[in-house]
Amino acid sequence: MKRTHHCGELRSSDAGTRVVLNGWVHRRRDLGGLIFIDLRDREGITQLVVDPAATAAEQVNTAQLLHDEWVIAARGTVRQRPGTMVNPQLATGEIEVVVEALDVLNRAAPMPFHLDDTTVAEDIRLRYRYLEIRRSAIARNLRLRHRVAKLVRDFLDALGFVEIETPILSKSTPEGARDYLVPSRVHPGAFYALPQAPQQYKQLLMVAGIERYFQIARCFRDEDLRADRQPEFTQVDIEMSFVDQADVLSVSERMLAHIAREILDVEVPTPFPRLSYTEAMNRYGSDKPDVRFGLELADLSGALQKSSFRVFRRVLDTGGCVKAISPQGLSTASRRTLDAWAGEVAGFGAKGLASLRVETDGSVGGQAAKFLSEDEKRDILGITAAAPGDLILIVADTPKVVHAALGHLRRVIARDQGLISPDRFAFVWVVDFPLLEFDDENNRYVAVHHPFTSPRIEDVPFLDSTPEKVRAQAYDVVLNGVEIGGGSIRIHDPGMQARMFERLGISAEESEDRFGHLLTALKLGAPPHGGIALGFDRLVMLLAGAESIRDVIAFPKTTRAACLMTGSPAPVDAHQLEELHIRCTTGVDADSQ
RNA sequence: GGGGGUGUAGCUCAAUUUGGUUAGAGCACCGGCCUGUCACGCCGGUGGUUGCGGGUUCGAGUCCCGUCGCUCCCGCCA
Repeated sequence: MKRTHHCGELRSSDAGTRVVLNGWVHRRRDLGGLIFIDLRDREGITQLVVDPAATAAEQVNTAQLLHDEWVIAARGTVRQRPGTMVNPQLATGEIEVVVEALDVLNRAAPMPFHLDDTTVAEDIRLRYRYLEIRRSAIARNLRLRHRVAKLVRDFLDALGFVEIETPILSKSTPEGARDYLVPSRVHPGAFYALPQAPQQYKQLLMVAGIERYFQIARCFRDEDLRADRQPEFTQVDIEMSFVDQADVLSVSERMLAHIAREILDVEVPTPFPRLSYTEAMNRYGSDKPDVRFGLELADLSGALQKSSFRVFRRVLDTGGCVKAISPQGLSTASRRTLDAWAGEVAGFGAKGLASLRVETDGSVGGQAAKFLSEDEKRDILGITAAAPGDLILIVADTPKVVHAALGHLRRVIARDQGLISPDRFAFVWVVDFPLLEFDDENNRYVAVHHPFTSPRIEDVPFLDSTPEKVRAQAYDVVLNGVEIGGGSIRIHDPGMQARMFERLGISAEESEDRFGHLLTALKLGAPPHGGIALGFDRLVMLLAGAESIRDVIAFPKTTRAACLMTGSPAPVDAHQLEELHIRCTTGVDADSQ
């Protein structure tokens, strides 16, 4: 029985048509004589009626055997339902199919969990991921993901971009995230690395004269997971020749606005707002600010420079800062709420959360008021622009801790107070990132973005004297407080690239060993170039309104980087290890060796 | 590596507060009844290593120690 229609498409205008439907038994209601079957396929649900008056006895017997999720084919005639029996909950609710023949294509054992129950423990759903996809929002997300991928391809194709695949078996580089390694059988003791990004390949494609490249590329990073981080994830990787930063930003934001328009029917104005890294940190305490709401940070350091409050004074005397956010109308927040917020900031290293209340008469009360002079209180009111009824929450610490703590707290309060309208999509560019930062642990400078990022030309003179002041031609695109992409204009001058490696403390020998192919290529006619990589999973997650990128990935891994469905990773035969010249020192294999 | 949440029947939960009879309910499953249901209904039944290991106790799902899974966050993620 070949299917003629999907389960979501029949309407009363189809009454009288003979149809064949295929699908899964969504639900069976056996009334003794009459049997109703909700038949489901990926497009919808249609009610079948097995009526002894219209259906052969043998087929009725078959219908009595059916259980949830059996796979069947049914032939019958579409019939308009009598008025009182129309089901307005169902797109096909005005009709039903009177069954004349029924084939069981496959039986199904009882389901291990209720497929419609969204509260089922995640490990059980992951073990039977195909069942979760069958009925949950995941299938809808995967189809959305497909549409976004197609929009990306069509958009970039129209602009002359060429989609090119780059190797998955790649080479380990010393900078960046921990690599996934693949042992080589034919080169004992040597390893491939899975790419953290196709970074070097795409630069080499620019040297190759491709000019406009893109790839929907799988990337691998062996770091600990989060709701928005998987060990393998997908980037929309883009690189262009003969461009400057403005060109890359323009192509990127036009593509993102196009996607928002097509997927969400939302018109996002371009160009997106630009914020410098410094401004983002100062105003939002984050390099990926959620700009859907205010609650910006106010700097109280100047006003409290001479404060007699020892907590603030000590921080300011040792190079720290004191900043505040002032949520409106929360002056009556309970002690319990304040404690909960103090707990939130404690996770970022803040030792406390001081609070002030602006009373209805404009006076300043609250837990920290007694430590402050009248002048200081007046200055704080001026800087924060807090009004009667507002609350002022203050953190004093190193800038890093203050920004992290208040940056987090403003998001928590905005979410709890409903300050975020769910249908807003606020894109923002963060630009002028520092090129380098000092790594205390290794006692050297490391690249904030990556070692191929070009400094701003006017800052190059400071590369040796004050490296942390050099700004990069690097940019991140942020959507609703989630970093969805980043890129840079690359170094195309071999001398500058060598100087960067030197600045990063990578010796000439090591840079030749690790990046020799790139340095050589830069000497052989490399055009100026730059690009961007968009986090495809995160983008689709936000478009889908999902809370984790697991919800937009067909077969995701757990926070321990395991696949509960297939059981990967798993031990392998001693024979396989031997071929690969590998011996395990710990773990499940070690004992047998 | 660190902190939080969580784990009782195939699934979702109750019993844990204050240790005390045979660990209950709904759904699923099995058997029976039912011709207009759409979460169909009604009657009956099966089903438990309370994640795992150890300890305290006359007695542990409940208290203690360890450990494992899932999850959220910090570190980490050029």
